[in-house]
Amino acid sequence: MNFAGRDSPAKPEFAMPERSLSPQREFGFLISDAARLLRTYTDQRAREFGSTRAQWAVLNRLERRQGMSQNELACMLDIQPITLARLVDRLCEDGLVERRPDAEDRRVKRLYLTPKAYPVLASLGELGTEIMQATLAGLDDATVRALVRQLEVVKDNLKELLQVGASTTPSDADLKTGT
Amino acid sequence: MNFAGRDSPAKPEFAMPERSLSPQREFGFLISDAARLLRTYTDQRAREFGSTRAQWAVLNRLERRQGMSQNELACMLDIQPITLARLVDRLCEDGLVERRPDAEDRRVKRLYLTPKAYPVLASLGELGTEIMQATLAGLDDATVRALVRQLEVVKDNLKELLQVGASTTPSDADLKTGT
DNA sequence: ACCCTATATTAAGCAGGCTTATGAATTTTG
DNA sequence: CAAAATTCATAAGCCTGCTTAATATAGGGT
Repeated sequence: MNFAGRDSPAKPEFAMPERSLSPQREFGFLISDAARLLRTYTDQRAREFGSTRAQWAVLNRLERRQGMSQNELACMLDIQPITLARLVDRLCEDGLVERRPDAEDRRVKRLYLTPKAYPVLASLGELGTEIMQATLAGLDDATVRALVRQLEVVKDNLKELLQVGASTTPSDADLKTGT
Repeated sequence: MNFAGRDSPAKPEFAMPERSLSPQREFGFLISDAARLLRTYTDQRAREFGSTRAQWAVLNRLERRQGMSQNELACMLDIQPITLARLVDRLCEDGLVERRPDAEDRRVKRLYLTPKAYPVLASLGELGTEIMQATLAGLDDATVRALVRQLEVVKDNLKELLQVGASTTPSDADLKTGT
């Protein structure tokens, strides 16, 4: 275990010990890989509609409820406001989304779909169904539902971890930037 | 589909109709979200070791087998060679990895860990165990193992889809390197 | 030998995630 | 009411993925 500091064996080409990770560690690498591949594939396919997976998620949310502030929507998508702002920049340029000022608070901008967005959403919806069917080939419905429940647990755990880390900012938070 | 142009009520804060997606579609969004949160959290935590999740994955592979070409390693990690090249750039700058020329083919560069890499790997290993335990809190061992099996199916499906789509790259270089 | 194709690496440039910081506006507090 | 704190949006800059294309080398066919 504590091979730290040892010099490298350098060339065990003959064999691959492949010390297997714990299932927990394995899950970490797997979920990252699977999500990245899904993103790449979805982006490839969505390009013919001039969209991407991330933009699609934004449109998807707006389809269900328009008029949210950028902050609200970012919260809902679990991304940072600045990340959403740049996505919305592009969606506005493409004429799919509109920023409107709030009547009561001049800081906030509320988001609305333009008519142009609806056909795009329809196309992306079909594409999504097709992609996910191919992605989940070999897993029956009950399995997928169980998967969804378990991933929700994972996501909630992670949101918790990130929130705790953000608020407490333990002692050595600024040992890099000096400030 | 022609509800375009209708104005939104703008503030139905009381309720969220939330027309539910199919479990398949839901899985798509969930796995992306969970993986992104995991990456963000891992990057946050790994920063104190001056590393990131992606760099860590590279070191991890090299720990098991040094002397691979960049191409081989990229294949193994399921990323594009250029993506790996830039990761390796930074790892070399940090003095954790070394590029050595191949004796027989002057195009290829083979990758080796430096002694400095081993303590970092040890620290990251502990961190990984801690993070994944927190991430998977509430899911028992059998469930995690099942998850791993199912995610492997998903990953294989996606690799297939991406390979088929890449018409110009039929390179089925089968490195039988194990994992 | 020579050309032609294939392969390994890298460059250029975009997307989307983050952190950190800033300007404007609102809200809270003294 | 004025000053301070908070909040919304966004700018700047980094990392990691991708695509597309450039470069250098290897190798085969004639």
